[in-house]
Amino acid sequence: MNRTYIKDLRTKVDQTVKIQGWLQTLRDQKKIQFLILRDPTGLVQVAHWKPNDEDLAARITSMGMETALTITGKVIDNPVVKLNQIEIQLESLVVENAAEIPLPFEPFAETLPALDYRLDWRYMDLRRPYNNLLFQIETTLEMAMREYWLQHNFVEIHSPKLTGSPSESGAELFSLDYFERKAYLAQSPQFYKQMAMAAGFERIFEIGPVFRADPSFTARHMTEFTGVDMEISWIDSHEDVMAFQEGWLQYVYTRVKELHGDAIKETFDVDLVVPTVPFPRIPMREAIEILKSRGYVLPADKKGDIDPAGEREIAAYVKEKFDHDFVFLTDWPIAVRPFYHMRLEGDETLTRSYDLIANGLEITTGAQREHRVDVLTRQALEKGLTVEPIQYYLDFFRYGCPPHGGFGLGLSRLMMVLLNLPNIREAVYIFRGPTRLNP
RNA sequence: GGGGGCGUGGUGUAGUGGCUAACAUGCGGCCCUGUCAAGGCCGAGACCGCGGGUUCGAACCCCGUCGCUCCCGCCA
Repeated sequence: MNRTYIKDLRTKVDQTVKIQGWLQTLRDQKKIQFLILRDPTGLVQVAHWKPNDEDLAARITSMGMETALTITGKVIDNPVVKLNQIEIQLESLVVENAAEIPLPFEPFAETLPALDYRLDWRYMDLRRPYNNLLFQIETTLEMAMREYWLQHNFVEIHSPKLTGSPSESGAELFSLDYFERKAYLAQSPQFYKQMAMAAGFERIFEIGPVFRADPSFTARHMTEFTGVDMEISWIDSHEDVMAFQEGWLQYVYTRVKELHGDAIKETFDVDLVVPTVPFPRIPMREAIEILKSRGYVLPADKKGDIDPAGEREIAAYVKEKFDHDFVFLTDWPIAVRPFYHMRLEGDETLTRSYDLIANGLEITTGAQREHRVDVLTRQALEKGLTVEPIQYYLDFFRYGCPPHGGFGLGLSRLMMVLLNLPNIREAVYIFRGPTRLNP
Protein backbone atom coordinates (compact mmCIF):
# COMPACT_ATOMS: atom_id res chain seq x y z
CA MET A 1 0.00 0.00 0.00
CA ASN A 2 1.30 3.47 -0.86
CA ARG A 3 1.88 5.92 1.95
CA THR A 4 -0.71 8.70 2.22
CA TYR A 5 0.31 12.13 3.46
CA ILE A 6 -1.80 13.50 6.28
CA LYS A 7 -2.77 16.59 4.30
CA ASP A 8 -4.42 14.32 1.70
CA LEU A 9 -6.55 12.25 4.10
CA ARG A 10 -9.68 14.30 3.40
CA THR A 11 -9.73 12.83 -0.09
CA LYS A 12 -9.54 9.26 1.26
CA VAL A 13 -12.59 9.15 3.53
CA ASP A 14 -13.90 5.60 4.09
CA GLN A 15 -10.77 4.11 2.55
CA THR A 16 -8.01 2.21 4.32
CA VAL A 17 -4.71 4.06 4.15
CA LYS A 18 -1.13 3.78 5.32
CA ILE A 19 0.28 6.79 7.14
CA GLN A 20 3.78 7.27 8.52
CA GLY A 21 5.14 9.69 11.06
CA TRP A 22 5.90 10.43 14.69
CA LEU A 23 3.77 9.91 17.77
CA GLN A 24 3.21 13.42 19.05
CA THR A 25 0.58 12.77 21.73
CA LEU A 26 -1.03 9.72 23.34
CA ARG A 27 -4.28 10.06 25.25
CA ASP A 28 -4.69 6.71 26.91
CA GLN A 29 -8.10 6.12 28.47
CA LYS A 30 -9.75 3.09 29.95
CA LYS A 31 -11.41 1.82 26.80
CA ILE A 32 -9.94 3.88 24.04
CA GLN A 33 -6.60 5.30 22.99
CA PHE A 34 -6.08 8.41 20.89
CA LEU A 35 -2.76 8.80 19.10
CA ILE A 36 -1.83 12.06 17.43
CA LEU A 37 0.47 11.25 14.53
CA ARG A 38 2.58 13.90 12.85
CA ASP A 39 4.10 13.79 9.39
CA PRO A 40 5.69 16.68 7.50
CA THR A 41 2.28 17.71 6.17
CA GLY A 42 0.20 17.79 9.34
CA LEU A 43 -1.38 16.05 12.32
CA VAL A 44 -4.08 13.42 12.50
CA GLN A 45 -5.88 11.59 15.27
CA VAL A 46 -5.75 7.80 15.30
CA ALA A 47 -8.25 5.99 17.51
CA HIS A 48 -7.85 2.51 18.94
CA TRP A 49 -10.71 0.79 20.78
CA LYS A 50 -8.75 -1.19 23.35
CA PRO A 51 -10.99 -4.27 23.67
CA ASN A 52 -10.42 -4.93 19.97
CA ASP A 53 -6.83 -5.91 20.64
CA GLU A 54 -5.60 -5.87 24.24
CA ASP A 55 -2.04 -6.81 23.29
CA LEU A 56 -1.78 -3.95 20.83
CA ALA A 57 -3.33 -1.63 23.42
CA ALA A 58 -0.64 -2.61 25.89
CA ARG A 59 2.08 -1.96 23.34
CA ILE A 60 0.65 1.47 22.57
CA THR A 61 0.44 2.31 26.28
CA SER A 62 4.16 1.73 26.64
CA MET A 63 5.23 3.66 23.54
CA GLY A 64 7.41 6.72 24.03
CA MET A 65 6.55 10.07 22.52
CA GLU A 66 8.23 10.75 19.16
CA THR A 67 8.33 7.08 18.28
CA ALA A 68 8.42 6.57 14.49
CA LEU A 69 5.35 4.64 13.36
CA THR A 70 3.72 3.14 10.32
CA ILE A 71 -0.03 2.91 10.80
CA THR A 72 -2.80 1.55 8.63
CA GLY A 73 -6.44 2.22 9.25
CA LYS A 74 -9.72 3.44 7.86
CA VAL A 75 -10.24 7.15 7.31
CA ILE A 76 -13.42 8.33 9.05
CA ASP A 77 -15.15 11.65 8.54
CA ASN A 78 -16.01 12.57 12.14
CA PRO A 79 -17.37 16.05 12.94
CA VAL A 80 -16.72 15.48 16.65
CA VAL A 81 -12.95 15.39 16.13
CA LYS A 82 -11.46 18.85 16.45
CA LEU A 83 -8.41 18.07 14.31
CA ASN A 84 -9.77 18.50 10.75
CA GLN A 85 -12.79 16.35 11.61
CA ILE A 86 -10.76 13.36 10.44
CA GLU A 87 -9.96 10.24 12.38
CA ILE A 88 -8.14 7.01 11.54
CA GLN A 89 -9.56 3.79 12.94
CA LEU A 90 -6.44 1.87 13.80
CA GLU A 91 -6.02 -1.47 12.02
CA SER A 92 -2.30 -2.14 12.29
CA LEU A 93 0.67 -0.43 13.82
CA VAL A 94 4.38 -1.01 13.25
CA VAL A 95 6.98 0.59 15.49
CA GLU A 96 9.75 1.51 13.08
CA ASN A 97 11.96 3.04 15.75
CA ALA A 98 10.95 3.38 19.38
CA ALA A 99 11.90 6.65 21.03
CA GLU A 100 13.90 6.10 24.18
CA ILE A 101 12.61 7.50 27.43
CA PRO A 102 13.34 9.99 28.77
CA LEU A 103 13.42 12.22 25.72
CA PRO A 104 16.35 14.67 25.83
CA PHE A 105 14.25 17.29 24.16
CA GLU A 106 10.51 17.87 23.88
CA PRO A 107 9.78 19.45 20.51
CA PHE A 108 6.23 20.31 21.51
CA ALA A 109 6.61 21.56 25.05
CA GLU A 110 4.87 24.83 25.83
CA THR A 111 8.18 26.55 26.51
CA LEU A 112 11.18 26.02 24.26
CA PRO A 113 14.54 25.14 25.79
CA ALA A 114 17.41 27.60 25.44
CA LEU A 115 18.82 27.89 21.92
CA ASP A 116 22.16 26.36 22.84
CA TYR A 117 20.44 23.29 24.27
CA ARG A 118 18.26 23.00 21.16
CA LEU A 119 21.39 23.09 19.01
CA ASP A 120 22.79 20.16 21.02
CA TRP A 121 19.69 18.19 19.99
CA ARG A 122 19.19 19.85 16.64
CA TYR A 123 17.58 16.85 14.97
CA MET A 124 14.84 16.95 17.57
CA ASP A 125 14.51 20.73 17.33
CA LEU A 126 14.16 20.48 13.56
CA ARG A 127 11.08 18.26 13.98
CA ARG A 128 9.08 21.33 14.95
CA PRO A 129 6.84 22.43 12.08
CA TYR A 130 8.31 25.90 12.53
CA ASN A 131 11.68 24.62 11.38
CA ASN A 132 10.18 22.37 8.77
CA LEU A 133 8.59 25.42 7.18
CA LEU A 134 11.74 27.49 7.56
CA PHE A 135 13.72 25.16 5.35
CA GLN A 136 10.94 24.85 2.81
CA ILE A 137 11.10 28.63 2.55
CA GLU A 138 14.87 28.57 2.17
CA THR A 139 14.48 26.03 -0.63
CA THR A 140 12.04 28.32 -2.41
CA LEU A 141 14.35 31.27 -1.82
CA GLU A 142 17.25 29.57 -3.56
CA MET A 143 15.02 28.27 -6.33
CA ALA A 144 13.79 31.79 -7.04
CA MET A 145 17.34 33.14 -7.05
CA ARG A 146 18.30 30.54 -9.64
CA GLU A 147 15.18 31.16 -11.69
CA TYR A 148 16.02 34.82 -12.01
CA TRP A 149 19.65 34.16 -12.82
CA LEU A 150 18.76 31.62 -15.48
CA GLN A 151 16.28 34.07 -17.03
CA HIS A 152 19.22 36.49 -17.29
CA ASN A 153 21.76 34.17 -18.89
CA PHE A 154 23.85 33.34 -15.87
CA VAL A 155 26.16 30.34 -15.52
CA GLU A 156 26.58 28.53 -12.21
CA ILE A 157 30.10 27.84 -10.98
CA HIS A 158 31.52 25.89 -8.07
CA SER A 159 34.85 27.27 -6.98
CA PRO A 160 37.28 25.32 -4.78
CA LYS A 161 37.15 25.74 -1.03
CA LEU A 162 40.69 24.44 -0.58
CA THR A 163 43.17 27.11 -1.53
CA GLY A 164 46.94 27.33 -1.53
CA SER A 165 47.35 30.94 -0.58
CA PRO A 166 45.45 33.47 1.46
CA SER A 167 43.36 35.45 -0.99
CA GLU A 168 42.46 38.75 0.62
CA SER A 169 43.95 39.46 4.02
CA GLY A 170 44.75 36.19 5.69
CA ALA A 171 43.72 37.14 9.18
CA GLU A 172 40.48 35.23 9.14
CA LEU A 173 41.63 32.06 7.38
CA PHE A 174 41.41 28.53 8.69
CA SER A 175 44.55 26.62 7.79
CA LEU A 176 44.94 22.88 7.54
CA ASP A 177 47.49 20.25 6.62
CA TYR A 178 47.52 19.48 2.92
CA PHE A 179 49.97 16.60 2.35
CA GLU A 180 53.39 18.18 2.87
CA ARG A 181 52.20 21.77 2.98
CA LYS A 182 49.56 24.13 4.29
CA ALA A 183 46.20 24.82 2.71
CA TYR A 184 43.46 27.28 3.61
CA LEU A 185 39.68 27.16 3.59
CA ALA A 186 38.32 29.78 1.20
CA GLN A 187 36.94 32.81 3.03
CA SER A 188 35.33 34.03 -0.18
CA PRO A 189 34.95 32.91 -3.81
CA GLN A 190 35.94 36.44 -4.80
CA PHE A 191 39.00 35.70 -6.92
CA TYR A 192 37.38 32.74 -8.66
CA LYS A 193 34.28 34.76 -9.50
CA GLN A 194 36.52 37.30 -11.17
CA MET A 195 38.45 34.55 -12.94
CA ALA A 196 35.19 33.60 -14.61
CA MET A 197 34.97 37.14 -15.93
CA ALA A 198 38.46 36.77 -17.39
CA ALA A 199 37.27 33.44 -18.79
CA GLY A 200 34.51 35.17 -20.69
CA PHE A 201 31.60 33.67 -18.73
CA GLU A 202 30.22 37.22 -18.44
CA ARG A 203 27.55 36.40 -15.83
CA ILE A 204 28.03 33.83 -13.09
CA PHE A 205 26.67 32.88 -9.71
CA GLU A 206 27.69 30.54 -6.94
CA ILE A 207 25.93 29.36 -3.80
CA GLY A 208 28.46 27.68 -1.58
CA PRO A 209 30.24 27.46 1.76
CA VAL A 210 32.43 30.25 3.06
CA PHE A 211 34.77 29.96 6.04
CA ARG A 212 35.78 32.77 8.38
CA ALA A 213 38.12 32.26 11.33
CA ASP A 214 36.64 35.23 13.16
CA PRO A 215 36.06 34.67 16.87
CA SER A 216 32.83 36.66 16.64
CA PHE A 217 30.24 36.06 19.31
CA THR A 218 27.15 37.75 17.94
CA ALA A 219 23.66 36.77 16.84
CA ARG A 220 24.62 37.25 13.19
CA HIS A 221 28.04 35.62 12.70
CA MET A 222 29.10 32.08 11.86
CA THR A 223 32.50 30.56 11.13
CA GLU A 224 31.01 28.63 8.22
CA PHE A 225 28.11 29.98 6.23
CA THR A 226 26.50 29.75 2.84
CA GLY A 227 27.55 32.56 0.58
CA VAL A 228 25.40 33.69 -2.33
CA ASP A 229 27.72 35.30 -4.86
CA MET A 230 27.40 36.66 -8.36
CA GLU A 231 29.54 38.59 -10.80
CA ILE A 232 28.70 40.32 -14.09
CA SER A 233 30.80 41.75 -16.92
CA TRP A 234 30.64 44.87 -19.08
CA ILE A 235 29.30 47.16 -16.38
CA ASP A 236 29.81 50.90 -16.17
CA SER A 237 29.78 51.20 -12.40
CA HIS A 238 28.55 49.66 -9.16
CA GLU A 239 25.17 51.15 -10.05
CA ASP A 240 24.72 48.31 -12.56
CA VAL A 241 25.33 45.76 -9.84
CA MET A 242 22.84 47.41 -7.48
CA ALA A 243 20.25 47.64 -10.24
CA PHE A 244 20.58 43.94 -10.87
CA GLN A 245 20.48 43.02 -7.21
CA GLU A 246 17.33 44.95 -6.42
CA GLY A 247 15.47 43.42 -9.35
CA TRP A 248 16.67 40.00 -8.33
CA LEU A 249 15.62 40.49 -4.69
CA GLN A 250 12.24 41.83 -5.74
CA TYR A 251 11.69 38.68 -7.80
CA VAL A 252 12.85 36.43 -4.96
CA TYR A 253 10.51 38.10 -2.47
CA THR A 254 7.64 37.83 -4.92
CA ARG A 255 8.15 34.09 -5.36
CA VAL A 256 8.53 33.40 -1.66
CA LYS A 257 5.39 35.39 -0.92
CA GLU A 258 3.47 33.52 -3.62
CA LEU A 259 4.40 30.12 -2.24
CA HIS A 260 4.61 30.80 1.51
CA GLY A 261 3.08 34.19 2.27
CA ASP A 262 0.21 32.82 4.32
CA ALA A 263 2.34 30.29 6.16
CA ILE A 264 4.93 32.96 6.97
CA LYS A 265 2.20 35.18 8.38
CA GLU A 266 0.80 32.36 10.46
CA THR A 267 4.02 30.85 11.77
CA PHE A 268 6.42 33.81 11.88
CA ASP A 269 3.86 36.61 12.19
CA VAL A 270 5.55 38.43 9.33
CA ASP A 271 3.68 40.21 6.56
CA LEU A 272 6.14 39.74 3.75
CA VAL A 273 6.49 42.99 1.82
CA VAL A 274 7.82 42.73 -1.72
CA PRO A 275 10.24 45.66 -2.00
CA THR A 276 9.67 48.35 -4.60
CA VAL A 277 12.51 49.28 -6.96
CA PRO A 278 14.69 51.20 -7.03
CA PHE A 279 15.83 50.77 -3.43
CA PRO A 280 16.92 54.01 -1.76
CA ARG A 281 20.62 54.78 -2.25
CA ILE A 282 22.63 56.90 0.15
CA PRO A 283 26.32 57.74 -0.31
CA MET A 284 28.29 57.11 2.87
CA ARG A 285 29.25 60.76 3.35
CA GLU A 286 25.60 61.71 3.21
CA ALA A 287 24.67 58.85 5.54
CA ILE A 288 27.10 60.17 8.15
CA GLU A 289 25.57 63.65 7.82
CA ILE A 290 22.12 62.16 8.27
CA LEU A 291 23.27 60.42 11.44
CA LYS A 292 24.70 63.67 12.76
CA SER A 293 21.48 65.53 12.03
CA ARG A 294 19.59 62.90 14.01
CA GLY A 295 21.94 63.32 16.95
CA TYR A 296 23.60 59.94 16.48
CA VAL A 297 27.23 60.06 17.58
CA LEU A 298 29.58 57.75 15.69
CA PRO A 299 32.67 56.34 17.41
CA ALA A 300 35.72 58.47 16.62
CA ASP A 301 37.84 55.83 14.90
CA LYS A 302 35.43 54.73 12.17
CA LYS A 303 37.42 56.07 9.18
CA GLY A 304 34.22 56.88 7.33
CA ASP A 305 32.56 53.59 8.27
CA ILE A 306 29.33 53.26 10.22
CA ASP A 307 28.86 50.96 13.22
CA PRO A 308 25.99 48.45 13.46
CA ALA A 309 23.88 50.73 15.63
CA GLY A 310 24.40 53.49 13.06
CA GLU A 311 23.24 51.14 10.32
CA ARG A 312 20.08 50.48 12.29
CA GLU A 313 19.60 54.21 12.69
CA ILE A 314 19.98 54.74 8.93
CA ALA A 315 17.49 51.95 8.35
CA ALA A 316 15.04 53.71 10.66
CA TYR A 317 15.57 56.94 8.73
CA VAL A 318 14.93 55.19 5.41
CA LYS A 319 11.82 53.54 6.82
CA GLU A 320 10.45 56.92 7.95
CA LYS A 321 11.41 58.87 4.86
CA PHE A 322 10.90 56.31 2.08
CA ASP A 323 8.87 53.58 3.82
CA HIS A 324 11.44 51.10 2.53
CA ASP A 325 13.11 48.13 4.28
CA PHE A 326 16.22 48.17 2.11
CA VAL A 327 18.91 50.76 1.58
CA PHE A 328 22.10 50.76 -0.46
CA LEU A 329 24.92 52.60 1.27
CA THR A 330 27.27 53.58 -1.54
CA ASP A 331 30.69 55.09 -2.27
CA TRP A 332 32.65 53.74 0.68
CA PRO A 333 36.05 55.20 1.58
CA ILE A 334 39.06 53.19 0.44
CA ALA A 335 40.32 52.80 3.99
CA VAL A 336 37.54 50.34 4.84
CA ARG A 337 37.38 48.51 1.51
CA PRO A 338 39.58 45.80 -0.02
CA PHE A 339 42.23 46.66 -2.60
CA TYR A 340 40.29 45.28 -5.58
CA HIS A 341 37.36 47.72 -5.32
CA MET A 342 37.50 50.24 -8.15
CA ARG A 343 37.83 53.86 -7.12
CA LEU A 344 35.34 56.55 -7.86
CA GLU A 345 36.26 58.91 -10.66
CA GLY A 346 36.53 62.41 -9.30
CA ASP A 347 37.38 61.28 -5.77
CA GLU A 348 40.19 58.77 -5.40
CA THR A 349 39.46 58.37 -1.68
CA LEU A 350 36.17 56.63 -2.41
CA THR A 351 35.29 53.33 -4.03
CA ARG A 352 32.62 52.16 -6.44
CA SER A 353 31.16 49.96 -3.77
CA TYR A 354 28.08 49.48 -1.66
CA ASP A 355 26.57 47.61 1.24
CA LEU A 356 22.96 46.54 1.29
CA ILE A 357 21.23 47.05 4.62
CA ALA A 358 17.97 45.16 5.08
CA ASN A 359 15.85 45.92 8.14
CA GLY A 360 19.00 47.34 9.70
CA LEU A 361 21.13 44.26 9.05
CA GLU A 362 24.09 44.22 6.69
CA ILE A 363 23.42 41.43 4.20
CA THR A 364 25.56 42.28 1.18
CA THR A 365 28.76 43.91 0.04
CA GLY A 366 29.12 44.68 -3.66
CA ALA A 367 31.38 46.67 -5.94
CA GLN A 368 32.81 47.26 -9.33
CA ARG A 369 36.23 45.57 -9.38
CA GLU A 370 39.42 47.12 -10.62
CA HIS A 371 40.26 45.24 -13.84
CA ARG A 372 43.32 47.25 -14.92
CA VAL A 373 46.28 45.21 -13.73
CA ASP A 374 48.60 48.17 -13.16
CA VAL A 375 46.07 50.05 -11.07
CA LEU A 376 45.08 46.87 -9.23
CA THR A 377 48.69 46.06 -8.40
CA ARG A 378 49.30 49.56 -7.13
CA GLN A 379 46.22 49.40 -4.92
CA ALA A 380 47.31 46.05 -3.49
CA LEU A 381 50.71 47.46 -2.59
CA GLU A 382 49.10 50.52 -1.01
CA LYS A 383 47.12 48.15 1.23
CA GLY A 384 50.36 46.55 2.35
CA LEU A 385 49.86 43.29 0.45
CA THR A 386 52.73 41.48 -1.22
CA VAL A 387 52.27 40.66 -4.87
CA GLU A 388 53.74 37.18 -4.93
CA PRO A 389 50.91 35.22 -3.24
CA ILE A 390 48.26 36.95 -5.36
CA GLN A 391 50.21 36.97 -8.62
CA TYR A 392 47.93 34.28 -10.10
CA TYR A 393 44.99 36.57 -9.37
CA LEU A 394 46.61 39.67 -10.84
CA ASP A 395 47.37 37.69 -13.98
CA PHE A 396 43.62 37.26 -14.60
CA PHE A 397 43.65 40.84 -15.83
CA ARG A 398 46.49 40.69 -18.37
CA TYR A 399 44.79 39.08 -21.31
CA GLY A 400 41.56 40.91 -21.97
CA CYS A 401 39.28 41.02 -18.95
CA PRO A 402 36.11 43.10 -19.26
CA PRO A 403 35.06 45.64 -16.64
CA HIS A 404 33.00 43.80 -14.07
CA GLY A 405 31.48 43.76 -10.62
CA GLY A 406 29.33 41.71 -8.31
CA PHE A 407 28.23 41.09 -4.78
CA GLY A 408 28.18 38.56 -1.98
CA LEU A 409 25.16 37.93 0.19
CA GLY A 410 24.79 35.84 3.33
CA LEU A 411 22.00 33.32 2.77
CA SER A 412 21.15 32.93 6.45
CA ARG A 413 21.24 36.67 7.00
CA LEU A 414 18.66 37.05 4.29
CA MET A 415 16.58 34.38 6.04
CA MET A 416 16.86 36.37 9.28
CA VAL A 417 15.56 39.45 7.51
CA LEU A 418 12.85 37.59 5.63
CA LEU A 419 11.39 35.88 8.71
CA ASN A 420 12.42 38.43 11.34
CA LEU A 421 14.53 35.89 13.23
CA PRO A 422 16.42 37.13 16.30
CA ASN A 423 19.46 34.89 15.83
CA ILE A 424 21.26 33.46 12.82
CA ARG A 425 21.51 30.14 14.64
CA GLU A 426 17.76 29.79 14.09
CA ALA A 427 18.21 30.43 10.37
CA VAL A 428 20.78 27.78 9.56
CA TYR A 429 20.52 23.99 9.42
CA ILE A 430 23.61 23.38 11.53
CA PHE A 431 25.35 26.25 13.25
CA ARG A 432 29.13 26.57 13.22
CA GLY A 433 30.71 29.09 15.58
CA PRO A 434 33.97 29.58 17.43
CA THR A 435 32.92 27.20 20.19
CA ARG A 436 30.51 24.93 18.33
CA LEU A 437 31.66 22.12 16.06
CA ASN A 438 28.99 19.56 16.97
CA PRO A 439 26.68 18.16 15.90
C1' G B 1 40.27 40.27 21.43
C1' G B 2 37.26 44.11 24.93
C1' G B 3 32.70 44.84 27.92
C1' G B 4 27.90 43.34 30.19
C1' G B 5 24.49 39.39 31.77
C1' C B 6 23.31 34.45 33.22
C1' G B 7 24.43 29.30 35.29
C1' U B 8 18.69 25.87 40.55
C1' G B 9 15.36 18.31 39.18
C1' G B 10 15.44 16.03 31.88
C1' U B 11 13.44 20.98 30.19
C1' G B 12 11.49 26.07 31.40
C1' U B 13 11.34 29.03 35.66
C1' A B 14 10.60 30.87 41.22
C1' G B 15 13.52 31.55 45.39
C1' U B 16 18.81 37.13 46.49
C1' G B 17 21.73 35.38 54.10
C1' G B 18 18.24 30.95 58.35
C1' C B 19 13.02 25.93 53.78
C1' U B 20 12.40 19.04 54.53
C1' A B 21 14.74 24.30 47.86
C1' A B 22 8.92 25.76 45.15
C1' C B 23 5.92 25.74 40.42
C1' A B 24 5.02 24.12 35.40
C1' U B 25 6.13 20.49 31.94
C1' G B 26 8.09 15.76 31.05
C1' C B 27 8.72 10.73 33.33
C1' G B 28 6.49 6.20 36.43
C1' G B 29 1.91 4.16 38.77
C1' C B 30 -3.40 4.17 39.53
C1' C B 31 -8.26 6.13 37.96
C1' C B 32 -11.50 8.05 33.93
C1' U B 33 -17.39 5.30 27.71
C1' G B 34 -14.20 9.84 23.01
C1' U B 35 -10.17 12.47 24.41
C1' C B 36 -8.72 16.66 21.59
C1' A B 37 -3.61 22.42 25.27
C1' A B 38 -7.61 15.89 27.94
C1' G B 39 -8.61 15.49 33.24
C1' G B 40 -8.02 13.56 38.60
C1' C B 41 -4.91 11.27 42.49
C1' C B 42 -0.09 9.35 44.00
C1' G B 43 5.21 8.98 43.16
C1' A B 44 10.43 9.34 41.55
C1' G B 45 13.74 13.17 40.14
C1' A B 46 18.18 19.02 41.88
C1' C B 47 23.33 18.41 47.55
C1' C B 48 21.35 25.07 43.43
C1' G B 49 28.18 24.78 37.20
C1' C B 50 33.02 23.92 39.75
C1' G B 51 36.89 25.52 43.54
C1' G B 52 38.00 28.65 47.50
C1' G B 53 36.54 32.54 51.02
C1' U B 54 33.22 35.66 54.43
C1' U B 55 29.49 34.23 58.20
C1' C B 56 26.86 31.00 63.92
C1' G B 57 24.52 29.96 59.11
C1' A B 58 25.39 30.57 51.74
C1' A B 59 21.41 28.62 46.02
C1' C B 60 21.63 33.77 47.78
C1' C B 61 27.57 37.88 49.60
C1' C B 62 33.12 38.02 47.82
C1' C B 63 37.27 35.98 44.72
C1' G B 64 38.76 32.63 41.03
C1' U B 65 37.52 29.26 37.21
C1' C B 66 34.61 26.91 33.41
C1' G B 67 30.35 27.12 30.32
C1' C B 68 26.54 29.77 27.87
C1' U B 69 24.73 34.39 26.12
C1' C B 70 24.37 39.46 24.27
C1' C B 71 26.90 43.92 22.71
C1' C B 72 31.37 46.08 20.55
C1' G B 73 35.43 45.15 17.17
C1' C B 74 35.01 42.61 12.24
C1' C B 75 31.94 41.13 8.69
C1' A B 76 27.90 38.24 4.98
